[in-house]
Amino acid sequence: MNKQDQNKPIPKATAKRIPLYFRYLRTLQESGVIRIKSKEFSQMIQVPSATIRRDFSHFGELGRSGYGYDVPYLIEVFSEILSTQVEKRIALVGVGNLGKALLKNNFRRNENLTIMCAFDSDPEVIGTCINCVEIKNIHDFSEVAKKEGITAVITTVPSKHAQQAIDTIVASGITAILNFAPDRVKVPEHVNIQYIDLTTELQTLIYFDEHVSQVNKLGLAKKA
Amino acid sequence: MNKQDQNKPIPKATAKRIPLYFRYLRTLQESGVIRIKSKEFSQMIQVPSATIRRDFSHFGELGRSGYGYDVPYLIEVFSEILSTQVEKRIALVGVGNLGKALLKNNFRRNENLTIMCAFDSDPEVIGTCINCVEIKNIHDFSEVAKKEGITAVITTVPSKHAQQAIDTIVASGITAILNFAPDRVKVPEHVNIQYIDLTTELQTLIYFDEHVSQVNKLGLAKKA
DNA sequence: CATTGTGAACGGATTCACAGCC
DNA sequence: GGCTGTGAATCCGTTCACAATG
Repeated sequence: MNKQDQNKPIPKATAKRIPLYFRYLRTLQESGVIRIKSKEFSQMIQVPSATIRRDFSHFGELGRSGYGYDVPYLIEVFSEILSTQVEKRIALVGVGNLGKALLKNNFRRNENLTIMCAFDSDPEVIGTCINCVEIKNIHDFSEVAKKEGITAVITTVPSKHAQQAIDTIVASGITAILNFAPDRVKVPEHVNIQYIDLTTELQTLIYFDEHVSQVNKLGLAKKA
Repeated sequence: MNKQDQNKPIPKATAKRIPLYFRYLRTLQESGVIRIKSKEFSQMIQVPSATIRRDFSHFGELGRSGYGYDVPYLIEVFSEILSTQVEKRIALVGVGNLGKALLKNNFRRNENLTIMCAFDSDPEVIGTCINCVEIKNIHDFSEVAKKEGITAVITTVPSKHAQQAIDTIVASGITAILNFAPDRVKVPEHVNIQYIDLTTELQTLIYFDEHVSQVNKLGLAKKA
């Protein structure tokens, strides 16, 4: 039905921008905006207009020449791409400071992502509830995850025990993992694992700030 | 002294891997490993050996043919690149669930990153302490940030107030910002802003899992 | 002899620039 | 006229493969 079903695979870089597109399109709709041009959208989300057009083109001819794009229609398309009709049921493994914070937030707005269940190995926290989610024993992961129909897992387990926790998760058949521990873990080829590491992000940011864009800082007034 | 000071700029992609390299080199050193070959290192950090050699080469001829790399020397070099001798003083703006969690963790080990001060606009939390850090009023940001010698700022302010908070931060002369709110904010050209958005990360991960690597899942047994 | 450092080939993503279309 | 969709050019990073080197 859509292009990505038929033939060409969506470029990775494009795929990464889809959630951004989707969120802003919804914001536009809430503001009553009914049509948008790639140039306008570009300013809003700070992605070059050519990139936006190229990205959109992968999903068919979504726009109209001399007019722009129809916002409700785009939302329909991207909603299907992200399959936002289907609730994505998430499990959280590791209920420390960060895990607790994620549980309390339990996802902004209605992106249809929900943390259904949480796990830890610490008897102190097992059995307690946070934001109406009961913390279960990691040993019961597989059973509970199956019952709850879990799609993806977030892990906030400290590096030392991350591999062990992730082995358990992988053994249960889960193939999508978002890992907040910085150390690389071994997973089978078919498992998708994504790392988020605050320390690394900060160090990289500071490195850029000190080295890469030093030039701009000295010659402050450019065309800004 | 080093190559990056003299002439060629370090590729962005390389720069992003530096913190990863550094962390693993330290792990090696702690285990008493004194030399490492690019192939071995590759297996450990899951980055191709050719990429590692290429990356390293940007900082000079760090290795020896037929031998490998000297771990202590590499650490010395990368330590200087990341200037880890100098303590990086961080400010946190927005002390909600996530902000609190970050304050409680206040950075793993001795990467020489420290959250020195935290800010919010909620009178309920202003004046309270978390992990020995007193929460200050955002109105005093500029003054405090200068006094504390802040290098970079982490913001966990909700989207609605993110722009305003970041304007305050930018006005104080800060040029490195790590923003957990997903909406794009306007900043002057010389300011480096990095976004971390959990929802986007998860959606992208699930999208890949469902679409991009579908093929692998069906033909499970490859050469693994 | 084993491994680095690197030219050269490759491939993916971005950007340009414009033909085609509304 | 104004904007999309897209060939073509370009940029950037990765990978290959091997000459140089201790």
